[in-house]
Amino acid sequence: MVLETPRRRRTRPGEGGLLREEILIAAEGLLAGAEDEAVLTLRAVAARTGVTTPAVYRHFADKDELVAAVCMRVWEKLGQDVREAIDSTEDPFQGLRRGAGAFVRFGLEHPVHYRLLMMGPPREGGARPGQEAAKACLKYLAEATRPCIEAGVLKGDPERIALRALTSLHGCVALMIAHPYFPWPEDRDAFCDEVSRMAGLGNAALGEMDVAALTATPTAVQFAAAFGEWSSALS
Amino acid sequence: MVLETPRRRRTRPGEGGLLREEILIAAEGLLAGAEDEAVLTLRAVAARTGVTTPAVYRHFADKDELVAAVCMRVWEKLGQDVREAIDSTEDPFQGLRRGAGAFVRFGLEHPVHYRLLMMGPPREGGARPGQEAAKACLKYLAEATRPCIEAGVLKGDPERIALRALTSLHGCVALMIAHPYFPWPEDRDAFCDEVSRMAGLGNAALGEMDVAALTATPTAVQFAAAFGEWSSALS
DNA sequence: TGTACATCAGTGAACGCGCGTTCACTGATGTAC
DNA sequence: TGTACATCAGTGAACGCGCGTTCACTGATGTAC
Repeated sequence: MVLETPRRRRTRPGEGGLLREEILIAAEGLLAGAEDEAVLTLRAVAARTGVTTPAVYRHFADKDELVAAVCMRVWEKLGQDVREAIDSTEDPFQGLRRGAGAFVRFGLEHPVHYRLLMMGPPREGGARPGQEAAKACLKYLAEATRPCIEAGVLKGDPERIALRALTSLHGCVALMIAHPYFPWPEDRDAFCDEVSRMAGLGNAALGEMDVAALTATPTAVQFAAAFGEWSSALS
Repeated sequence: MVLETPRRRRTRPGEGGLLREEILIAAEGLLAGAEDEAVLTLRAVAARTGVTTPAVYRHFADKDELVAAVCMRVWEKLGQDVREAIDSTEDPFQGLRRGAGAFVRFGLEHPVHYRLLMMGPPREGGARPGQEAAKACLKYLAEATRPCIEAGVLKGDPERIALRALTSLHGCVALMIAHPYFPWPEDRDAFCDEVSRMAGLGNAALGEMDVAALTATPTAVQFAAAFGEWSSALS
């Protein structure tokens, strides 16, 4: 007869980070299979790791620290996806569009991770876990707008342009996640892409872009000409 | 010596809805003063109403039913704000812009109410509380796009246009609420308005609007001309 | 090479907490006589 | 008009639950002799 729950082989000095890693992987796996980030409890994480609950405290000061570490990892993956998508093409406009697509895709494919990152209640302390990683993700998008600005299609502060776009993408993901039974179009992916394009075109229009500059870049010819103010008379 | 906590005067027959109303008001007040919708517990609501916890069960079957009732009320207020803003002008474009502004303002002024409505975890049962009221709110926006379509500035399905716009507005509110320490611009209101205009202009651009139609309506002259496809070559 | 020992990662049991929910009750109210 | 009674909105005490967290412990490991 074998021991039902054999005592875990003690981690050796130098392997200190091993269980920590296992715990984080368990936490992510837990989120992946859930519908609500409330499943992320110390007990559940410990059980999934194959360890007793207090063992987690050997590697994380408290629950907040564990959640923060999970967020960091997820943010980094999200940022990486976005960056790779942007870098997958030479064309700056296609790059932006692909980056936007990667962002939305990540959110829709990992809804509970996305909830944890983006939709939780504001933290008392101030900064949210992974705030820096979030800013890095925004920065990727901002950098990607730069060549579009140089081409004369977008105008203004890159970070502000990126933030306006990110805002739309987030809205698309967040609303779909939180309200799955809303009257969404059948073709969700096409709809998400429309939102990306809407943000891009709208951003261009906001900047009163130089139409003449359109012919200067290859795909920009296909890019919309958009300029002017929407009801600027409104006080 | 007076009784410290005098027994509540019993509600008379016919006044059955009185305490129910008081409970809902207490719940809303609770949310208004909080930072996290987690404050909405039966105990807290009962205490704020000046009643013991089990008394709530006389008026709501369980907590879910109470939360659903609260959501309904909040949705109706939000919808009313949006509708009034839209109806406050004859100009269809200004109407859309004002409606969008009202939506964002409601969210930023009632962040915890907004969280409860829009950002909670998906309900197991399927439909979220107040789903119908939410759809009504979307319908107001869709109706408001109709004259803009007739003017030839927007093109396509009104509901789809409205949904794309709502998506952006929601993203703006949701991201600001959940990430208050993000690098937001100083002029938040101006930024939100930019997002609204971005959505409007982008929607117009998506529809490959008829530029000639612009002169047909008064403020549409100021409305951006926007058309074409953004990198349609991308597979 | 063999033995005694110190280390400390992980264990097992327990804590206090706030939560939603229940249940027998109480006593002010409206009604029947 | 006065009295007995039935109703049922609200009370008070308690329940079981899962949570984060604590603490004394245990026993496999690496090390010193």
